Amino acid sequence: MNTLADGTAEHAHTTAWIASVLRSRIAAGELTPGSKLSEEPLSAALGVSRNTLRQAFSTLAGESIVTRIPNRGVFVASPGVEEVREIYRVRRMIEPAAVLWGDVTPKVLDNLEAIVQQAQQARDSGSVPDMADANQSLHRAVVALTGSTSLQGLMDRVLAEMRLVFHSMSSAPDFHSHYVDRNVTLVKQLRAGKREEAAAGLRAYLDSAEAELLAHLGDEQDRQSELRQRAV
Amino acid sequence: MNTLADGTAEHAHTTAWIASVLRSRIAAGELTPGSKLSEEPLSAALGVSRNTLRQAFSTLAGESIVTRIPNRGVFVASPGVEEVREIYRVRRMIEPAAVLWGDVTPKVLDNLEAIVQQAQQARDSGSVPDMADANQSLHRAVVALTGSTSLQGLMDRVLAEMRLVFHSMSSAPDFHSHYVDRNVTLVKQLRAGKREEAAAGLRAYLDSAEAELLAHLGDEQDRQSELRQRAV
DNA sequence: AATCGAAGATTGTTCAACAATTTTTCCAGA
DNA sequence: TCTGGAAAAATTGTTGAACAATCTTCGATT
Repeated sequence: MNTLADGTAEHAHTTAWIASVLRSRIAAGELTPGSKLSEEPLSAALGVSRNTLRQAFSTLAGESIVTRIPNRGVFVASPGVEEVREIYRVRRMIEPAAVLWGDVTPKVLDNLEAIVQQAQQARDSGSVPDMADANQSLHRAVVALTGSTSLQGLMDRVLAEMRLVFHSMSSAPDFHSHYVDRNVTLVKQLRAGKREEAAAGLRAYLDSAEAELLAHLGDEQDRQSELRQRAV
Repeated sequence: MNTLADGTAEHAHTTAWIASVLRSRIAAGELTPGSKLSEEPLSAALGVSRNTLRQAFSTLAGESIVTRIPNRGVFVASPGVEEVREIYRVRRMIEPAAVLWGDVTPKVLDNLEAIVQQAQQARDSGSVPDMADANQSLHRAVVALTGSTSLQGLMDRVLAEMRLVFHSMSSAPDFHSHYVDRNVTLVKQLRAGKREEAAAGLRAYLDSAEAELLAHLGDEQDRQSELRQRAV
């Protein structure tokens, strides 16, 4: 995927294209949370004008992938405790709602089962990234039950922010392996038509996932402040 | 509200300022759905450069207040049948979810009761706009139960789009009066802690509101195509 | 009257410049 | 040596002009 130094590919909505380039670089962890995106160097590196880069920034800021501080520049968003809480506030509403009131068709159920199978395979082969991907796919698919593009978009934003959270953690322990089984039961419950149970279980899942993530984030911050201390 | 021909008020985040000006003009119905926002005249009228107006457009497009057609310009969004369906898909998920799982405090209940009282007053005095406002306030407050700024933001966008729908209708009959009582019972159920009932009732309310709105929208389109026919 | 093609207008993008603000540098004074 | 703070440098916010690409309009031709 050669993204820079191309120069060509003119006039195909440059601004959206630049936005997508930055988006994937951030998602890939190439641009780490908190790092500054200076206009002049970046525009030069990407081969676009400062002006269009700026417009791409607006797009990404709207997706809260990037935070803009007036007169100080834009930075890759680095979600903290409050952001994680907000993420789970959203998920704890829309995911169970999708389970309770979404349009559960046999086709969708097959899809969900395929995803949990992928997750199981990933766990068996010990690939944490694949497991994370499968997990995100599952929850994305759950929200898709709503049939709403807006809710899907909100969920996508939230999941992108989740990836940022993981990127900002130096040590990324295995959050996902012990949730695979829960996902399996979730799909089983859906298949059985037990929506209330599924929704309740999903809420419990989200609660514990949030708690675990927040705990680890606290440790992380402690470690960082420790380092800071040591640096003095 | 003198918005243009001011010239001063320099350097206070012009782009955001312009975006908010356009946003309120559209919300007020000054700029009607479907009307084109040409860059050169508008930038001249607002006293800003075409470039910053353009950036403001990006913001508003992100809020789907405005739709951007490549190489053809930006237009005030004019939501149709599909958009209304999407609006209610969203509302039918997040409002009942907020009722079921939101944080219902006595303070919030008082607030909700104050709002339904306003709605009743508006109905008694026959003020349809006030009733519409109170109705929107109520549903906004319901979503606030989630405590999530993202969901609140999504709801705000949705309600803004609702206003556009109403603005795009030549005849705006009284949608709201026969929903006031339903809102009253909703708050009563919340006060009584009967969340499941409240959520179910709310979903029924949203279903019928959507149906009614879609029916009227269909009539509207029929009328318009009739006019178009007559013009030929 | 319908079709095709050439002006004309509008949007998308870039460049260069300047004002406003932040950050850095550096020096005087304690 | 350390601190305070003013000057200098760097960066962001905004503007205006310019040009390519695309859409629109209008007229010429058949």
